Amino acid sequence: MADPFGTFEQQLHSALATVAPALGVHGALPITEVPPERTGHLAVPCFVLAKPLKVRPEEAALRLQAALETAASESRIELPGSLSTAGGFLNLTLEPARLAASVLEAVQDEGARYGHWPSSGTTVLLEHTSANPTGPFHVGRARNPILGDTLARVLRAAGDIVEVHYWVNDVGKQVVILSWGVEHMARLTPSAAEREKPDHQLVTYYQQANAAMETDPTVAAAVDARLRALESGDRSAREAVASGVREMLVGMQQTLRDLDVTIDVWDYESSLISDGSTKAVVEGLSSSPHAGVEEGAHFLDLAALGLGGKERFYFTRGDGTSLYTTRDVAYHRAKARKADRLINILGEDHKQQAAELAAALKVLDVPTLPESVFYSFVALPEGRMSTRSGRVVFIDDLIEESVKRAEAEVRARRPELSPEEWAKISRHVGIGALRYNLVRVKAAKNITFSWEEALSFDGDSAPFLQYSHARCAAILRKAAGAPAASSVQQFSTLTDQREQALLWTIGRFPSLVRQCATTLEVHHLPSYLNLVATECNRFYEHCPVLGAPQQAARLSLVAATKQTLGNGLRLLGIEPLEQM
RNA sequence: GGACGCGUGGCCUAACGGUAGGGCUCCGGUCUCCUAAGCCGGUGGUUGGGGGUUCGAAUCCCCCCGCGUCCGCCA
Repeated sequence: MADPFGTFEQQLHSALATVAPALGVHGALPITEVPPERTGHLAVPCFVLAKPLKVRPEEAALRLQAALETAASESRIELPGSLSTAGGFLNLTLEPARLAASVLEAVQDEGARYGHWPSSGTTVLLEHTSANPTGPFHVGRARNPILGDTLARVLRAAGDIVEVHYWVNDVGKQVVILSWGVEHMARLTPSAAEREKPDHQLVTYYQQANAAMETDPTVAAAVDARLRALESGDRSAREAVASGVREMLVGMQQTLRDLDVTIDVWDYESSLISDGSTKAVVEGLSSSPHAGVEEGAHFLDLAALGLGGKERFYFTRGDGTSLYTTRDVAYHRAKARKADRLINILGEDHKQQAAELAAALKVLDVPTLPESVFYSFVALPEGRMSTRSGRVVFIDDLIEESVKRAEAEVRARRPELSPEEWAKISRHVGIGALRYNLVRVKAAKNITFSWEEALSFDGDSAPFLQYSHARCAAILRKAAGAPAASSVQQFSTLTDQREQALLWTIGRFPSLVRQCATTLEVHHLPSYLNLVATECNRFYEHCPVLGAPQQAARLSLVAATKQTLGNGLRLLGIEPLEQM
């Protein structure tokens, strides 16, 4: 496992630890990267040193520098570069050849594994998306599958053993309405849907059934009757509902495939009723000292459990039947038995519910509580998306439009390519652009949808990264197997500021991956890769490779850059392209 | 009304408590040379407002304002 950044950081850490006692410093000094200006690679703030030493921060930095340099000259520590001070900071600038060798050897050794950590042994059950099977995915909640799928990839890279689950809501009123609509409306009118996909076909029946229910009491009665039949275990009701859900999921799964989102396991809510686990939850919660009953309905006293806001968490109706929340508790209790860690990707509308769920799980002494990643909705300028009001943008439409625009670009730029190549490139560019745009912003941030932004192909975008990757590929193709650098002496020719900047950035990839996994924040990844691509383009512009005296070393750098961009893009679920 | 989250140049956005970086737009350069979806330069900021903690606050605490979400024996 190679981690150039971590290795250099460790060296500096241990050097500081060796020298600290002589300076009268107790705890370890913090180390921070220095992004702006070219003051160095690693910085040590010396402000905390100033007080005990009774000197100004600048002076403290100078003393620390002197102590380190003395120790280095006496071979008590090893410094991988040179020291300088600026303000109250002590800066370490890595020795260029050392940086180049460390980074390039790491990438050469690990290839497609660069940035991936050894197994942690931790099993993670990651649940995401879990949208109700009542209609096509719309953009409002589109961050869910993208965040979830990206996080799954990142956690795996960080060494976790991840299983991705989707919880299908196949009980309750909504799916009953769907099944009723499919049976009764489909016969009457042809679907108004523009797409052949089953989810688009079926949602029209669902909408018609909803409308019919409002105007026709007999429809509402029929739906209620079926709901009761379903809950009492009636076989034909169950089959009718299951068939509607099945067909709807066929269409929804196609969209996930289009986005390159992978679900490992499909869990069905109905199974939690049939296997008795929901009933067990009711019994378990009822016996809690915090449980109460009112008119037959059971609840937990949330205030007594230390939760503000809502007073009661109901887990049965007055007639004793279970609620969605009850099944949610049963589901998480079951999941907790299957993994060391549970992670859920949830819309911000689930925040309160997640807290109540956790409280209920604690009452049941479930040892593993779910960790939640909340995201804000993608709204339209005129407000929140809603399928019923027709104020929606479907993900399928967004994909189609994005790929279409990408194809227009590719055809214009690369008229010599074949139609097959056009199709392949535009598909990966179009879908990549969408995925990128949905993960580049911190999950908690509100997003207002705009076609212009969603379909941006330049600047901070997937095509920008893919383009840099393709440029690297072009150079390597033309080099046609010319030897790459392998000796430190060759690496030492990479002294240009763009080369050094690129090397340093590439060397931070493994630690960046781990940071994303630790914080469960994937937006750092696009931000980082954008920096790699930017520095790659600067290098490309100012440092000719083919035919240059330092060709071998530069080829190594190009290969390492391509590898890092490619590995990073794959973590984002975006296809790295050899040409575009 | 209460709870949780968000508020960074015209627009979008990043930043373990450590010198506010990017992108889009706009203006000016740049393809006989490895792909110009690029590169180089420029305009534009008292990080919603006010207090506090700290050597140091976009970041932590308090108050206010604006936006989002939730507050069902629905899912």
